[in-house]
Amino acid sequence: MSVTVITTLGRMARWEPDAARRLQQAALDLFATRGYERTTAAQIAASVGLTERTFFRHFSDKREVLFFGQDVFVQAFLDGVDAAPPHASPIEIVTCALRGAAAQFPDERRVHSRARQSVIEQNPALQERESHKLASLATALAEALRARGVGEPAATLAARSGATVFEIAFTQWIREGEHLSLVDVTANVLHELVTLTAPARRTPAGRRRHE
Amino acid sequence: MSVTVITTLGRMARWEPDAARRLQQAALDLFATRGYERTTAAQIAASVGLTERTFFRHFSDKREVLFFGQDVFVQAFLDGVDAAPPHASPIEIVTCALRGAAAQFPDERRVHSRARQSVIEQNPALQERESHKLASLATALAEALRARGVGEPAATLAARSGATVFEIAFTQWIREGEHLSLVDVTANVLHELVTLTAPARRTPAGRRRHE
DNA sequence: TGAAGTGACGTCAGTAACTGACGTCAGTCA
DNA sequence: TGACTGACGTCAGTTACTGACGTCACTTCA
Repeated sequence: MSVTVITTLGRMARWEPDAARRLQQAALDLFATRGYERTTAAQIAASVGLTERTFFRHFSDKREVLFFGQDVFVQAFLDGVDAAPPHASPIEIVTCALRGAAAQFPDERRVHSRARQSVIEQNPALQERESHKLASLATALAEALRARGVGEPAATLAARSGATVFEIAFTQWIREGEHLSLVDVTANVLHELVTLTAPARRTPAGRRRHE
Repeated sequence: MSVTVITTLGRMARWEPDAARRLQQAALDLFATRGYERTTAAQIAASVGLTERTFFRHFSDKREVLFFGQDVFVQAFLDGVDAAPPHASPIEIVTCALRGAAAQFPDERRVHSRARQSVIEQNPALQERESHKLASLATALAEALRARGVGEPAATLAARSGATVFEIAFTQWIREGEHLSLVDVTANVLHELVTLTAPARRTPAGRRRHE
């Protein structure tokens, strides 16, 4: 079967373009309405006029359709590392990376991010994939730190801490009623981490702060 | 089909006992020799005289067979939290938790842990499961901290940091030639984390320490 | 201009990871 | 003794994938 499409320029194209993005959008919609497990890859594909086989040509996994395009976000992290000043300490480098990554999420993306996260939260298989993506991000970050001369285990430690801070900040940023930008939330959480691990002075850091 | 078994007491039993553990051992062996993807659940089951269906009665997943029994390890973490003194700070509580968990791995377990980890490292699907287990551990830890009055995001931050420290320490403990106990390695990595996030004094902490 | 790619898709057949329904039978307990 | 239970087997079915191969609009280059 072939589908002939008239593009905006009036020229003929054999296939409607942007298949991956269309599949992704359809998947998110279907997952949100019918649930992740109750929607098959074939259904997603059919809903945008494609076949199951084509779905799996674009995504290695059924789950992966929800994580399409994360590379640019990881790259923002890495670019942030490169943007850090030459003699910056590991935390300073991570601070730069976090700023770069957080900037990728302007407030307009909140609604979409919230919808996506809500789907993920409702399915263990998707949570698993997300955990792994976060771990991969930390691994990439650690390598970038090592490339800048940071030793082990400092590099891995700093990288994972950065990923953790981002995750917590993101969760908070998505919350209904949150008004701060992701960049600001991230900075706050990072500061919280520093005070948390700082040797105790007089206040028992982090205890009962929100009660 | 039924298999009659003569136990050590000489009495008849319908099934050979300890099916889950036998399946687990067989799975580890087969994964190590033939590879994870090239061994089916049916093969594992057949190798200990059971059927595929029974395999999936014991393990929700093919992957899960490698993570059987982790609950006692998570519990050791939680017990460590309970064992912490009443007014301990979040990091102090986490320190106790780490000690409790690390104590679960005496040096005799090194060889087995190494073999298991080697299988996991060779397969993305297993790595994914491991990432998720670590994340779940952190979630459980965070809840235990919250139950002790630690607020957010301090609880989540401390919990994830603890999980990260454990992971790094475990990786190092497993390495060929490592002679320290897991308890000691864990303490070292935790100390490294504290110095890493400490505001810089004169030495840029963590840089070029291992070169 | 036309012949030889190329890329994005469809079709078909197959494997393996699960799942539900149901049957079996030694051991247990009333 | 008889009802019940728990751990297993059997069978049939669904869905997530994978490999092989065919199709055809579009591109490239002689």
